[in-house]
Amino acid sequence: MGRAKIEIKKIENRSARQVCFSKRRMGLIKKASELSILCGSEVGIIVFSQAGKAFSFGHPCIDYVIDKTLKRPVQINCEKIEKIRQLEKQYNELLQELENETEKHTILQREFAGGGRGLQWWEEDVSGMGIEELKQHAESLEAMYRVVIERAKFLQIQASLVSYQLPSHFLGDHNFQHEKTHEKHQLSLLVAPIPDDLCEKSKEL
Amino acid sequence: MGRAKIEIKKIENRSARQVCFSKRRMGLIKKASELSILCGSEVGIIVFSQAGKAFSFGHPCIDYVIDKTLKRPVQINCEKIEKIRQLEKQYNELLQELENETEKHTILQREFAGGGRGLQWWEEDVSGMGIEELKQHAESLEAMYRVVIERAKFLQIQASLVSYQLPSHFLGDHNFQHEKTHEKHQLSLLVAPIPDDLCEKSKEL
DNA sequence: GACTATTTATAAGA
DNA sequence: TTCTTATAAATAGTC
Repeated sequence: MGRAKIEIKKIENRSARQVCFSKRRMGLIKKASELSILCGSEVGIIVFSQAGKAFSFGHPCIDYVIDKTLKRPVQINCEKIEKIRQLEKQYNELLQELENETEKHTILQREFAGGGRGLQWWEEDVSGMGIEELKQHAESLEAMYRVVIERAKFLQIQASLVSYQLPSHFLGDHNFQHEKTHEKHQLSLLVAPIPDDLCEKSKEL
Repeated sequence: MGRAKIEIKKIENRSARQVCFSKRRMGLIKKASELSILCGSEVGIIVFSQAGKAFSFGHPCIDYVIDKTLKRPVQINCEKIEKIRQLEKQYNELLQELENETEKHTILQREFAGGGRGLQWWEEDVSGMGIEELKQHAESLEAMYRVVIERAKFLQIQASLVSYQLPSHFLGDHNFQHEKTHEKHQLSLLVAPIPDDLCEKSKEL
């Protein structure tokens, strides 16, 4: 929302970051305020600036919300399990998607036709492909990529169920997943590092 | 932001409220996530649905943010005093604005001209005014209205400084002020109830 | 859960 | 900082 679209990554310029912080902090609190009024729900927000200054918003007040959160019965297992179920579902959906992609994939047909072990389709040499073929190939690779990521998340969280030790009374916590709906044909994704939200999951759960 | 502009007040229809809650909760958490990434700041959000279900977001995680908040050195007085100073400043600015309005006000001149006690300008009979005059009158009244509200806030908070007893470790808390920039010529404001944000202040401080 | 017409938030620039 | 403005993003109403 602005003159130009920006990437969601840390703003390196110090003063630009400060300006953005002020504006967005205000925007965030406005949104929270609206949510609490429109829906009659209790909301608490705490923001620390990089300088360590704290800002908060609460409805009916931040004290109340934190108190209520702290006193909340711990339901780690139920909620964690629910989360796992969701991820599992997501994983299966992606798997289905991958299968669809692969089915459409001309390389796959080639492999069937060639007989013997041969190369897996993703090992195929791309130098001989036409533009449409490359596009299809990229699409299939990306679908596989997403499946792998999703599987990694799933395994990570499943493992955390067993070894969970942090005093987390605060459940339902979820870092927002960016790029939920990224374009299908975005080739750059194939060489991207592991997404932030995945890294965060590992610290968080 | 939608097909129609909506007033920020509780949605009475139950299911509409539920839908709005889901959408806006998601939006809020997305915003929080972006803020934390763009500005590298620590952010925590907790939302309770009316059904009592808790949702949260945290960067690096909600536990951390709450912990940090709880451990924060209490600076009630400093921050409260700072808040008062801000309100005082705001009050003085509004007072100045009122004076400007009043100065421009033709009724005032009329009073000076008439001599004796007479009516205060705001007690003036409006039945004889032309449209422009009414507009000016309304504007002045509104300016006065805002000054009064601001003054009330100020007094309320000042009083709370003395009698403050809640275990509030969480300072910097401020409920967002709606209508910060409401239109100057909005006559309906003159008969509006005390704004929500003022009501909330009284519970909060 | 999707779809879009609109409103709202905000990135840049002054 | 604070204002302005072009543009991106959120979302209210709707199916």
